[in-house]
Amino acid sequence: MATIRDVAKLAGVSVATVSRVINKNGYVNKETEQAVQQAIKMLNYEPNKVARGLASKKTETIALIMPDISNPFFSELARAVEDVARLYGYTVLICNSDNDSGKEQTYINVLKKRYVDGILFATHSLKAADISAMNEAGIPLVLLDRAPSKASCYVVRSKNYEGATLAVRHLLEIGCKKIAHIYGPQETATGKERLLGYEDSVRHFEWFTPSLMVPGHFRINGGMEAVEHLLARHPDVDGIFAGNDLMALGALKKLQQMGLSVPNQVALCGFDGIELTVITEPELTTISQPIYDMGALSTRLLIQKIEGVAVDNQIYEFDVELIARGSTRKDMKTP
Amino acid sequence: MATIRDVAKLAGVSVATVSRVINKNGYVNKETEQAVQQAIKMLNYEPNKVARGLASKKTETIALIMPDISNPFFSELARAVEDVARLYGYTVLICNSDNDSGKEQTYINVLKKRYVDGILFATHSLKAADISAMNEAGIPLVLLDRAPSKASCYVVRSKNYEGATLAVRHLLEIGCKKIAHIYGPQETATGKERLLGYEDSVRHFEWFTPSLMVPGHFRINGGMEAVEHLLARHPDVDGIFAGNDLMALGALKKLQQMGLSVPNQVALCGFDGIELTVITEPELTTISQPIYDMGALSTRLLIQKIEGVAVDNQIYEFDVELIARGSTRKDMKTP
DNA sequence: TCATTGTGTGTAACCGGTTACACATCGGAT
DNA sequence: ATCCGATGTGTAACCGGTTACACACAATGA
Repeated sequence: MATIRDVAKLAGVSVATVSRVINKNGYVNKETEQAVQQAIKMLNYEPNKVARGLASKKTETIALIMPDISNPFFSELARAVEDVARLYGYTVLICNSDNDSGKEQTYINVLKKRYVDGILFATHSLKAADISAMNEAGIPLVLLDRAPSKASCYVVRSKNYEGATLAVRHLLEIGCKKIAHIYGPQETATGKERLLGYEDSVRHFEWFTPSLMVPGHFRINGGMEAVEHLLARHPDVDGIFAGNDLMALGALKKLQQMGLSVPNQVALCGFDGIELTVITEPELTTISQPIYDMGALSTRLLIQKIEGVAVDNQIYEFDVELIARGSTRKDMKTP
Repeated sequence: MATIRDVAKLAGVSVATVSRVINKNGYVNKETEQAVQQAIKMLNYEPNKVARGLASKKTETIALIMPDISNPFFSELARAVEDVARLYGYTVLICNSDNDSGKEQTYINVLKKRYVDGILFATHSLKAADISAMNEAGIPLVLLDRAPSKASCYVVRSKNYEGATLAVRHLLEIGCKKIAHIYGPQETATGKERLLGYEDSVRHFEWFTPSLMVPGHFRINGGMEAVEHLLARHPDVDGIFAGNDLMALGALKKLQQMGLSVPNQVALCGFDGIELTVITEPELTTISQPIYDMGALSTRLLIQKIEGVAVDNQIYEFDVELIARGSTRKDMKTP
């Protein structure tokens, strides 16, 4: 591979001039530029990213730290992140934290040593102190799905609370008389806000009781177990709002296994809008967040921050949308 | 951040000695080593990966090129890759090729400029010529799921042909009288071998006819459409072998929408063993490949090749396994 | 006419590591 | 006594870029 010095020699100029041509900064005579471009073509020269990284401390690399790429939510997100990153010439490193803050710290450490330009956090174990630390270290940060008290970095999220109220309202509208909630980890903003949204929407009903809220850990299995506990205690539940789609999928499956008809005996609504919600029969009603758009926007924000482009807002909040499908579409013919 | 020169100064030695201590190569006096270690602790020194990359042309980074990370098969694979890579101190770059060889070439180009140590290919648009080119460029390669004629690189795959015969035999055993196949892209080894396995297993039956084989493009929608065409033409099909799980999920859904009972009217078997096969009701029978293990082994092989460890075999072929579940478990009570 | 500013280019230091090579010391074999 | 290999360490070049700074020259304005 040709180096910048080869190009300089061939073009009969200094490496500084070549560098100026490549980076389009500083003064370069039109004709000199032509000559350099010629030489570049001739030698098929392309700047070495590693050398550039060392010299400039910019590697055009961003990292995506998330709990687990094999979770469909995060793989959809990752896809968006990579698409946008590629568009801007950036490369994406993936990091699975399993929500383990130890792993996360290890990653951050490694990423620093690699001069990663910025980090996208889609995980909740990051402490406010960590954020300040990263700020001081000068590493741009974008958080997904959580807003630290002092937003010293960009945050991209969606309206979890409102989404939860939407879900409950929808279940009420289709005639549910007793609605339960399967909630996610309360360490996460998403889990917490959706639970709160549910609670605030139903606490005034006389049928409401705290045991209608059961944990499901944002996982398929969690959803299945939750349904089991729930129906043992409240056989008359006729509507379930699950805090995410994976739990809803688990719930659906368990309900079907128990011989209960969804939606006629129990209606079901999830949250997130992952693609898999359409593979079940009935399809899953869900409160959809624009996952791809969220990933894309986060990446765009991160890159703008990296490249020093001023961005006014700090928090971007996406609207959520009820997508009513089979799991809440009561069939009037066979009640 | 401290540099190697800071450490050298503090320890009262030269940078070469510090480097020797860090890399454990060359002769270093025990006491000198102690002193250097002390200094390293004191300064909290950690070698800069970028500088090291430039000097040694080794970046401890591998890339995973695949069609689409948001496909569950690949996200499970990616998880395995990252797990193993982390274990060995490597970092993983993700690249979505969408099976577009242009994109792939662009990636390869960028990856070279970044001194990526090795590439894991889980995509089929790579030509034999490309492989030779990479070999000449000295970039270790591991291919997933395809064996080029001249295996000038490691290949990790599973027994697709055998798996297909397994699937057909199973469907026959549970009593299917007319079995169709939804096949994947014939540019892929997986798609081709599974189709061949099916064909060889059924061609001698008098009910067999080529129109029992319909394309599904390895996608959910493809599976749905395939079922539609299939049943329009062959209403008497009572068993379907889908070339991958996504198509099987699509098929299952379409069958249920059409009011057909799975497995009683039509039995269904997929291929891959992705986790999502358990979320449906009935659960999907599938020919399972050890996706995680395949990703893990590929990564281990790649790293061994990068680090110059001799590995004898060139092709690693995994066994597949029939996982019989609800979609082929005929219920005798309600025929 | 002279200072000033804008344009154009080269030299060399620097980023933070690795490593070839030179050199010194020491114990053991001949 | 001499030679040799093993051990131990430092100097400086090198990886391939970026960029501060110096310098040259032309045009401009006072």
